Amino acid sequence: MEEVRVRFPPSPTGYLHIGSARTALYNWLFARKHGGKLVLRIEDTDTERSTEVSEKAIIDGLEWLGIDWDEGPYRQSDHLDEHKGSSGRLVADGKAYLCFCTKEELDERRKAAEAKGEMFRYDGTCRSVSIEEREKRLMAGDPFVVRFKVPDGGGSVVFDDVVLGRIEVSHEEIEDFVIVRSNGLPLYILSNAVDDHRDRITHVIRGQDHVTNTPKQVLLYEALGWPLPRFAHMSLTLDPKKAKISKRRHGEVVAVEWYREHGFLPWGFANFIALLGWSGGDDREVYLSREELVQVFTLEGLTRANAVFNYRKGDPKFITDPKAIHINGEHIKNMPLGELVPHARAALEKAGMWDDAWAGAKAGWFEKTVDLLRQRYNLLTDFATLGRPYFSDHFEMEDKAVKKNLRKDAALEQYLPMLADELAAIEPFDLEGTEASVRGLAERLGVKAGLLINAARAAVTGQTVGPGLFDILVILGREKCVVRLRNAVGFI
RNA sequence: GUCCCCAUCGUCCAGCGGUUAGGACGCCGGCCUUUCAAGCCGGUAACACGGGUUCGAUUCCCGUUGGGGACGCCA
Repeated sequence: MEEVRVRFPPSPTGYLHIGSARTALYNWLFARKHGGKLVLRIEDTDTERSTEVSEKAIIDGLEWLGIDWDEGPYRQSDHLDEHKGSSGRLVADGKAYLCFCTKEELDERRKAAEAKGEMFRYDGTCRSVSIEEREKRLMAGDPFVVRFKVPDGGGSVVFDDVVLGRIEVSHEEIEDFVIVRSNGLPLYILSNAVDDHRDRITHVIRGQDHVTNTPKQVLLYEALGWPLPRFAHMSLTLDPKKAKISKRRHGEVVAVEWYREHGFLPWGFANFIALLGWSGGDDREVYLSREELVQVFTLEGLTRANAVFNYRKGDPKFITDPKAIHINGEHIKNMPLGELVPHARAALEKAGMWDDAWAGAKAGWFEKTVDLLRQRYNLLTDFATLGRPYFSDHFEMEDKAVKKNLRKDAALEQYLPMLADELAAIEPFDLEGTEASVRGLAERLGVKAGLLINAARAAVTGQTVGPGLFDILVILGREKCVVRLRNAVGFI
């Protein structure tokens, strides 16, 4: 069987956004699934807009997501001669022709057509330019573009799309499209096809925004005598108002970079992205490892209908699609602890809360703490925000915790120091010991254990939520607990 | 406007002629009572409409409506 070869050809004109990342991911998945190759090709022929900064941003994004490629990055601009050569061949074969119509007059005709509510389509005026006239105008230095000569007659272009099925477009619907600009530079429609052929691409997996130029490229392949790759046009990702997502309209949330900054695990985010327009055919949604997804991935699982990226701007609770947050949480909760620890460390480092001892003498403690906390966290940043009381002595006493749990009973002013004294003395300071101590004190005091438990949680973490109190006490250790319990009196 | 594509809960998906139309997120409620932004349990909520085909349509066909995409000497 022929080797599967796919490609991801970003144009370096921005950052890596969700839609592109999804395209890259599906291509990567497909290549891995079939033991094929993924080619990264930078389509930088739009010199006006291409930038190196953008190229780097895109590559960084791919690397962060763990999408690696087998060949490249190639660069479209390195093959200009080849693109021009193909165009020359087409002209020589009479399958393309020189068009001397100027952009200005075409624009005018286009505008006129639009005014009448019609669509302008090039009428083939220059098809009839004689060889003599052509030479004359060439000698005169008249500017020209190269146009592909779409077959006349009642024929049509047909291709079978892996996700959309058979698509047929009649020749009449396709104008004689430009393949080389008047400045001599080839256009995407040509370059892209030439590059795909040279790179021996077997499957073109791209967004549905490309379906309309597929017939044109099919015509190009046929005219050049090249075998057709398989086409798979994946659905697009829209915003809740059904508009294509873009940085301009939606801001940073559509950039992959944003997710790295906001506590997403690379693969947790990739897992979410994969689900936007694809399903394994069952109800499974969480794929903790790349291998698991690779195994079940098929092009047939791609959805035909566009997917809405459910982001509500300005929602304080959900900074992005709630499902993205949930899936990330599933990964944090269930991934191998050893894989999570470095991510938790990075989050703390970024917040300036990291202590080198946690990678040395206290490595065991750090792991245990991460393991304890991850059960209720969804984002890596939670370790530095919600987790602050566990890693630092400088944390806020939440208003809610003070009011609800510390000021619940004025007597707590006496109880908390009493508890501190108890905990200072018990031996050993473990789960059983601390629990016996707290419950014992409550009993002697004649109060519900919950009163002391919730007050103690508020005292040592400043929060109303968190792990079970005795887990917290043991993780924090005797000294911190005693000190915080005593300090809490000041808040009552 | 023209061409192409699409159409199941608010959102993401399952379904591929006969199902009480399933799961997930979100939302609501309950349990746990050592809290919850944790966990468990439950609830809410969908086949766009109209014609066919068929014993039987969410499923197949046609149309309508709705949505999206493309219509550049951008990629």
